[in-house]
Amino acid sequence: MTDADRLDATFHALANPTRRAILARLVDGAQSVNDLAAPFDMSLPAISKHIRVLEGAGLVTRGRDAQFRPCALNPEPLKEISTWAEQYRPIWDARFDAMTELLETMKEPRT
Amino acid sequence: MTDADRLDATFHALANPTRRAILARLVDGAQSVNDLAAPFDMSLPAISKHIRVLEGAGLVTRGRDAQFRPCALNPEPLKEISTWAEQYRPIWDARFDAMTELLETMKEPRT
DNA sequence: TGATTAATTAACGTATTGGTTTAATATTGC
DNA sequence: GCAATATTAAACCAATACGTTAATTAATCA
Repeated sequence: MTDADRLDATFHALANPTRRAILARLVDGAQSVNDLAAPFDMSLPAISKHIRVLEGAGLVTRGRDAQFRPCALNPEPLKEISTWAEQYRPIWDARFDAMTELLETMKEPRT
Repeated sequence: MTDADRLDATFHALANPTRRAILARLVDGAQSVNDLAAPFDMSLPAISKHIRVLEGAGLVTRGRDAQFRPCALNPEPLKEISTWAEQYRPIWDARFDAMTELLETMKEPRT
């Protein structure tokens, strides 16, 4: 998979509030599919599919523990998209500086 | 629009290589739709739609200059997703530490 | 073996995506 | 007004997304 494909998959996986909520819950540690599904008003197969999408993006890894297929968070792709976004930091910093300057200008008493 | 909706729109907009390429080109400054479309092997309406998606996510703003509708990059949503991803930094840092520790262990001569 | 629990697969419906081509709109400049 | 240029809208199509319910597989345990 190319870098671009990986970004496609990661951004797509994150473009859904249910999937982001699943990731957030995995911060507390690995969980079964049933446990992950509990807070959502959605069928189990729907959650199962969301997990599959997360897994496809490498955001979730899975194990086996008896009947359970515990899901764990893999933060690596998050690191990648953070790095990707940070490429643009010079631009948003520049814009912030411009805004600061504008605000400073506005504060000055009119002559 | 809620924070979640905004993240949905931004992540969705970024989940496409053509749209990410358009953003990258806008780093050099505002450009017309035709100029933006030039490097892509794709019809003009297709590019126009991609721009609309970026605009919907607030990643692109548009002006008017004669017949042209110049597109400019708005980095604000990128800042937001960067902030969102950074929430997970403690986790990937922790994992890095664990990896470092593991590598150190492996370096040690076997007794 | 058979019942129970966990999770996935299959089949389906509807909405959205991402592309096309053709037609329409907006603005400029002669 | 009319031609040229820039852009969008309309209509269409195939593929994917996201949800459902019912059926199936996998593993445990009595």
